[in-house]
Amino acid sequence: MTGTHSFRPHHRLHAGAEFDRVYRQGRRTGDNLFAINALDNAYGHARLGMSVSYRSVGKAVRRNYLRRLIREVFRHAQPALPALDYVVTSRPGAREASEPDIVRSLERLIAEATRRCTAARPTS
RNA sequence: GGAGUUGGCUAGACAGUCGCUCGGGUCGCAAGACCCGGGAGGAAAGUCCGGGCUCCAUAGGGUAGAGCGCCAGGUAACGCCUGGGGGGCGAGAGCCCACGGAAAGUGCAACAGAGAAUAAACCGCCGAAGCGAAGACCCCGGUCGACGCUGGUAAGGGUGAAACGGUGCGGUAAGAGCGCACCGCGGUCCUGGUAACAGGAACGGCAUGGCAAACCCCGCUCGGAGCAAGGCCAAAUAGGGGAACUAGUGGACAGAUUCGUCUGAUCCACGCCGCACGACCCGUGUGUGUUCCCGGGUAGGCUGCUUGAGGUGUCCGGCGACGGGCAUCCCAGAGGAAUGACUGUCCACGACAGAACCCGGCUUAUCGGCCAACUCCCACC
Repeated sequence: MTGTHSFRPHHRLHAGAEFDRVYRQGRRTGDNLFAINALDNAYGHARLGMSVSYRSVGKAVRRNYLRRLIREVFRHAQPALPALDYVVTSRPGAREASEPDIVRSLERLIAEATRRCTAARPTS
């Protein structure tokens, strides 16, 4: 069976066009560590995209570390999430932040983004 | 034991749970599941050199430009490495050096200083020579002559990063390679060394100050771009080429021409037709050949992509860098980008830091730990 906490390629965003779609049409949430854009998708499960830039957080080791942390938080939250595309973008605050702060921030932002998207759905 | 030098190794460990990725296997139509194995670095970094590999260019030669620069080796190659020479630093082990040419030419040297490259008299030293001269002496027209001037002088002081060989003796008015000895320097010869170079001999009285990371000269090397290289497959939309079929009228234009015309979906107007304005008519707007084939090519996908100047062990050659033989191993290959997260235990409480086509170097960053060789000091036998 597929592990409920797995994170396979189909749980990620791959193409540039998918990212653009979320940036343009998605709802945006954020604090000084990260920003999350979220948008409905048609896949029946949540997907994750990450944009962790050199400009915002610095060197490669730090960027890899943040990506892994984001992915872990998403992976653990994933079974409870609706079918949305989430794109997490790093902000300069993440450069120096501690691990507990980062995890707390991400959990809060994912919940917030989910709430906003769900609430915004047309009540047809 | 302490202080130090050089070279090398290492870069938290173990267990469990949840995940990611590649390879192999089993099952499955498939999606996938399970099992086994692999999964960042010594710098993966900076992108500073050198190669491989691709594509483009290329007869040969020259110029420009760039780089390199003691000698000999090593290497695919190098600006790297090894050994050697020379110079400098250190008590020593050792460390450091862009270390070719300054009698080819041009140029530069702040401040200080008299003078900075056809040397130069500020203080000083001299008073031999020439001129002047207070004065002294005496045999009364001679001798001496402080001092001054013309001058001589590179010993000494002082300035400077650097002052036109150094030390000593002789010499001299004082001095000076003016002479001599030793040292340095120069070309010549001899000896050793593959060479850089070293040692020696007689000769030369000293010529050639420094800067070439100033221009420059000499010698050697160098085609350009880079995996977003390059190769393959290939939607949708627009556009290109061709064929068949269909279609009215007039004009323009183009081509052909026997100058009568003929041909043409090249363009324009009208018409026809489709669509929109809720339907129909008018009207308005807008669109327009149809089908098939071919080639280029975008998104996207595949490939290049990891077996290599490869690792380990051992033997042989070499002072060494390194080379050769044999055996053995396969040891990351992602792609909006894997190599992670959590829990527990332990300790010396963990630095710098993340592969992106691949190698060889250099440079820079780095908490520590370990090993070996060597040097100096102290203590003991």
